[in-house]
Amino acid sequence: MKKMKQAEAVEPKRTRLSPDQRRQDFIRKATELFSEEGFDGGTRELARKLGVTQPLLYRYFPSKEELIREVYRTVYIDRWKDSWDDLLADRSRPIRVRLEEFYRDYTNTIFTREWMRIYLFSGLKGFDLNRWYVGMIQDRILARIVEEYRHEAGLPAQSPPAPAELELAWVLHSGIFYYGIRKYIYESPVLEDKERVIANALDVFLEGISRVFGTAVKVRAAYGRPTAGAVSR
Amino acid sequence: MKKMKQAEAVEPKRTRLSPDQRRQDFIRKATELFSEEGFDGGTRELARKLGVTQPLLYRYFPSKEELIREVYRTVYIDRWKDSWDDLLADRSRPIRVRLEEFYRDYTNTIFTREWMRIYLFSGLKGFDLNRWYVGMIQDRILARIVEEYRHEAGLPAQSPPAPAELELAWVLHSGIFYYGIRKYIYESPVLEDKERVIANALDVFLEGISRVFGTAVKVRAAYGRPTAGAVSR
DNA sequence: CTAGAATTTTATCATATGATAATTATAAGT
DNA sequence: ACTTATAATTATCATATGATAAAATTCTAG
Repeated sequence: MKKMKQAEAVEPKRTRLSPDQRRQDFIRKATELFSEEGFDGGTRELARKLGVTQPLLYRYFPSKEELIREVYRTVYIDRWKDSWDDLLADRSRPIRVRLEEFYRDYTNTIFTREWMRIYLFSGLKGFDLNRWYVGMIQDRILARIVEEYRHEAGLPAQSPPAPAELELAWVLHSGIFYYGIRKYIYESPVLEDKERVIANALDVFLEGISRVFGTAVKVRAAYGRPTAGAVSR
Repeated sequence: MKKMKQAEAVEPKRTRLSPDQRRQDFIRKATELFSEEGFDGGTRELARKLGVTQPLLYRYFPSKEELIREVYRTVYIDRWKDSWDDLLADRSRPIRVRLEEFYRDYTNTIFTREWMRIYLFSGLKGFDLNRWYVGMIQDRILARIVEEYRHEAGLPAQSPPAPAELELAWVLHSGIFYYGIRKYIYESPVLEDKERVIANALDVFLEGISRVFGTAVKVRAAYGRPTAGAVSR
């Protein structure tokens, strides 16, 4: 008796999916895997998570490297909202309100274990992606914040903003960002009321720069070049 | 003729070192290697850097895991300065001066590619070390900053500081810390004048909280527990 | 219902990894 | 100079990895 003819739902051994579907499944599960294990997560474990065999991966991606690239794309680029531009530039509302709404939405978007971990993993790998992302933040978020602040405070427009001003905006942004790292990477206890943390940070920042801007903040040095061999290894 | 008897300094094939010396060499080179490659850096490459063979490692460390622990110890614990306690608590000097000096020294200590990268690698590995370190920062640096600020501002002493106050100090601290990440991890261009960046951040922070402290900052929620399974995997 | 294209599997390779046992060479003590 | 303890080596194992080729199964068009 080789086979017990139990009245089981005869699930086919192979689940055959459309190339598009399968490809997306790979990317989705790879995102899960890589966010936990890093990019050294094995292709076999990935296949196991999908319920398929390992060589199948190579029908959809020429190499693991390519799969990683795709994971990047979906995690970063696809989650970036162009609407943030307009939100921050909407001068019909006070900047305080705009900033609060932006950071609420922004942190809701990126404060996940997946996003945070993959971001750091990729940063450590030295891929260009992080430099690109940092550039995006600086050009499309921080520069705009500085600009909008200057406008609301009645200061002369200055474009592009002075490096020292951008660095100040970085302090605010990083302060909020690192809250996510403490919570989702280190899993340290944090004050759970995120909105409150953001609100306080904004209060201090806006109150603070109103005293410092245009006076203490001088352009003391130009932006430097990348510190070492800039491109990935 | 098997050997050319050139008048070479006959360097012995094996360099025999004292156990202590060799052990320290392993740790030092491992720090270099792991900071670049992550903890998946191979034991063979490590041996190559030392000019010895790979199995030798296992005379000094029972496992690679143990070696990693030692690397942690030297990088973090050994670089922590107890003098920071006194520096921050020295009420004969204004807090602005103390903070500037502290952050100058602190960033000089940790703003290196090695320190920063190993810190993030270990954070992603989920080791307790980062939670421990974050606790150190909070208890011995940030709590003290809040305390000292309250004292200088003539506010009533409050011990321990309210969570929301600590979170505000975290924003400042993280803002400065992330400058290092941008520079040494992402290798993005930054405003090279670090002292200026710190000075501006402190100005904004101190000006800002003078408006916000004791009024807007209320204790709205208690510190939460770690978000997920807290211990390393 | 059958043929054929396409998806998925099985089998396998080459290489790299952490770790152990047995052997060899070095430096110190007498 | 000879012995001896031990630092360092060679040889090797078991396992895991990314990747490829060929065989097998599934779905669909006609």
